[in-house]
Amino acid sequence: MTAMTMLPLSPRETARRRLLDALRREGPLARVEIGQHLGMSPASVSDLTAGLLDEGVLVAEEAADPASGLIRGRPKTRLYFAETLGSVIGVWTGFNRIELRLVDSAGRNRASRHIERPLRNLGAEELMDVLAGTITAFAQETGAHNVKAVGLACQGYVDTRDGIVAWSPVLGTRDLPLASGLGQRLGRPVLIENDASAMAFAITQRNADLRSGRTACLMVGDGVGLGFLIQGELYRGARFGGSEFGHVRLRRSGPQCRCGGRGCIEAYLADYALHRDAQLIDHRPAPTLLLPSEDAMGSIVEQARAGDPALLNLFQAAGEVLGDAVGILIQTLEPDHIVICGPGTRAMDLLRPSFEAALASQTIPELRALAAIHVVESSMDLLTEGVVIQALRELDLDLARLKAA
Amino acid sequence: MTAMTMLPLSPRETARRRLLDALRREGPLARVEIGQHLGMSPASVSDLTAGLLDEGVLVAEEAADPASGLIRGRPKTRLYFAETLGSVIGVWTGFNRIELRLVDSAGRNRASRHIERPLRNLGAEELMDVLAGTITAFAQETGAHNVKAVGLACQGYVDTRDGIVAWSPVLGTRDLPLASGLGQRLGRPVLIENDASAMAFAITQRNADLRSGRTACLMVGDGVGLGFLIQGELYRGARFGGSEFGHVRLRRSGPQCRCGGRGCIEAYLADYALHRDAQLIDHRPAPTLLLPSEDAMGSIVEQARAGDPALLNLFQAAGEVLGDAVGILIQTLEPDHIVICGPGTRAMDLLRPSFEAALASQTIPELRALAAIHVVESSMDLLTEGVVIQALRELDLDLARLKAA
DNA sequence: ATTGTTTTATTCATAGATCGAACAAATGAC
DNA sequence: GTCATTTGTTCGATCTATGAATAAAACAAT
Repeated sequence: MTAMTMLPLSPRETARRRLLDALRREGPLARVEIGQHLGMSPASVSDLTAGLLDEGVLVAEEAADPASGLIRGRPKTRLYFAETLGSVIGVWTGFNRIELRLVDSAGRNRASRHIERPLRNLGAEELMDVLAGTITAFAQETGAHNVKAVGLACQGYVDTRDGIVAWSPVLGTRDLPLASGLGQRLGRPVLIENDASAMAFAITQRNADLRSGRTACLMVGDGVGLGFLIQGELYRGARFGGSEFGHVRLRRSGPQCRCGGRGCIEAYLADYALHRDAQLIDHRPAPTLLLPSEDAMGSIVEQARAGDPALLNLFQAAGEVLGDAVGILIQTLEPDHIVICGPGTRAMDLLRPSFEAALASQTIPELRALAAIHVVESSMDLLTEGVVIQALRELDLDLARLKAA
Repeated sequence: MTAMTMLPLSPRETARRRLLDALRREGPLARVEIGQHLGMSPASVSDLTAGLLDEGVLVAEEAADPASGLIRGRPKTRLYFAETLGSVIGVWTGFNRIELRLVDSAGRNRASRHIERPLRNLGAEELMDVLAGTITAFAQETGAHNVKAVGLACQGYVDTRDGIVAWSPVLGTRDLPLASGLGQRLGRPVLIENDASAMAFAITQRNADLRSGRTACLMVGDGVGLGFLIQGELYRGARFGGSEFGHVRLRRSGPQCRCGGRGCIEAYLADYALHRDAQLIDHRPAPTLLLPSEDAMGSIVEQARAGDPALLNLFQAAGEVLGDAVGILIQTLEPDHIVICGPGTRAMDLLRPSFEAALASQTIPELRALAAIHVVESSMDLLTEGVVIQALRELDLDLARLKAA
């Protein structure tokens, strides 16, 4: 797995991928059930699964279904991922935090952890050393055996095919070949992805509705990012990155953003922005762009709910920006679904009045009605989940190609 | 052809469509050449063309190549569309103008015309009567024989699959079943499309580069619209429409827009907006939202070029809005290509300084560098050309299906 | 116990699409 | 007239997916 394979897949590879995706989403399935999920004939499913069982990717579940009393015919034999395929580590790097997660080959969580560590001022080599060290330590401490790949999600414009971070507000450097650099240090393949895209992917894996049509997932958290999916596939821009929607400038001379600009969507909505502006109200000392703790954010939200007028203003302005942002998405992309997700949804009650007013004031009602707006409360966990699933999918493909070669 | 077929195409249908598309774009081609264009084996091309020749869709060109002196082997026999297949009429309806074009089955222009006619205040039935009358008169006057279909492009959110104008700033009504209504009156199938999408399609048909990757075509003319293509295929939003990017609100309390809102991109850049604001400068009587003539626009541009400060301010503000708009597109979609097209490009020299400054001030340089910006000077002609090609493509499919049934 | 019913899974022959290779066709070069 | 060269067709092989027949594995009924 060198970064992500973007080659067009053969029909067989497409079918295999769809089958394994269905198993990861739904858990163990019998062959008939797979056929129903994928709209595929039993004959084709048998053919595909025979290959996968042969290669050791899948195993048949033990019968062990004594309570099946009332079912008549031949019992189902469910298929699932073999335990022996090894594990995958998913990582998220933020401005000053690293989240880690270890999963087995089926994507089931085995361990997770997060550590605080400022990364912004590290050089390229130093940064990759720190990341590699952190990942290796995590693997040892959790007793991870047979780690087959590492998936890493981070902010910025990530060339997922070539494994290069073209630009990031989090890292100081540009055009950083992060996948190969980390891959060398860890001795295993590394896949990198934009963090909002990773979360969007995880969310759409959990909800079948969101995998049909066009779904725009606006992630509000450490930063603001957009993951956009068409028919369940992540949209990729030039150089195979996602979107930097969070750095669209909405106000000509708004607050400072991590990207160096002013008035970006993120500069109003991100945790660091709300925390900084809350500090400014209290005339606290040095406001920073660091990601505040969940506790700190929680207390700001509590104070606002309790009626603090200055904080309410802050959330009111943020909600307005969120409404403007969603309005732009609706008028530009006319998605079937808009998902507002990420830790920032914790304050959705505070954002909602001004959000809805701003949205209504600038979108054409007939068009606004076409997009269903979902609020999905989700924590940073979903970031590592998303990138881990993607790494597993790449491993699936590699296994098949290994076999073919 | 009931509106547009959005059903997934069979492999055969996809191959046929690609073949016929290549012929329309490139003109008559020999079978080997088709194979090279499509990356297809000679055997497959022979197979496909045999069917198309049999059905009478294609005919072989007369040899008649006496000047071929220096070529060695068996001469090519070029294939092209049969003349007997009939013709197609393409229509564009603006705020107060109708453009018409008659083409043969290969898409070659046979006649074109435009008439001034305010459409805004007509009821649904009246509007369709006027359009049907205009089209019928045009067909008669040009001696159009065997008109197989009509393609119509208009502003607004057009459900291309079902043939419904969900919303339009030009028409008074909403959810207008324009394709079926016109189809009944004309006794022929009618395909409708958003006008910016139609122009984007026409432009990408002419330039192979723009058909790979993601291309955002911003059309500036009677209004402002966006046609967005991914790998040469038009992006479709919910309900199979395109984008209403022109009605993204950029300034909170900007000038009045045709959509009823304020500060939309269109309200600064569209011909009607520039013309209105120019009239306001001169304290002329009633400023209107009508589309001015090309002469009127030309004289405004000339006065500005001559140094009229108030007009220069107008174009400076418009250029800034254009820069903001392109900036949003870059940060949101990271397209490989951005095309600025439409009659509005006539003033590109006046717009460019503030356009580039605004673009630079709000986009991340590394990301801005990923998108190639093209200015394509194009008139309203390309609108009807785009929709006519689409109608012809639908007819191609219908022919095949007719044969299959 | 035996037979039938029901559901699951496999096998096999078939169909559609594409392609490589061999072959046929049409011309200029010599 | 023969050869070289390029175009176009035919044929068999491969790959993919499917319907139909068949086998397998259970429960139900007698």
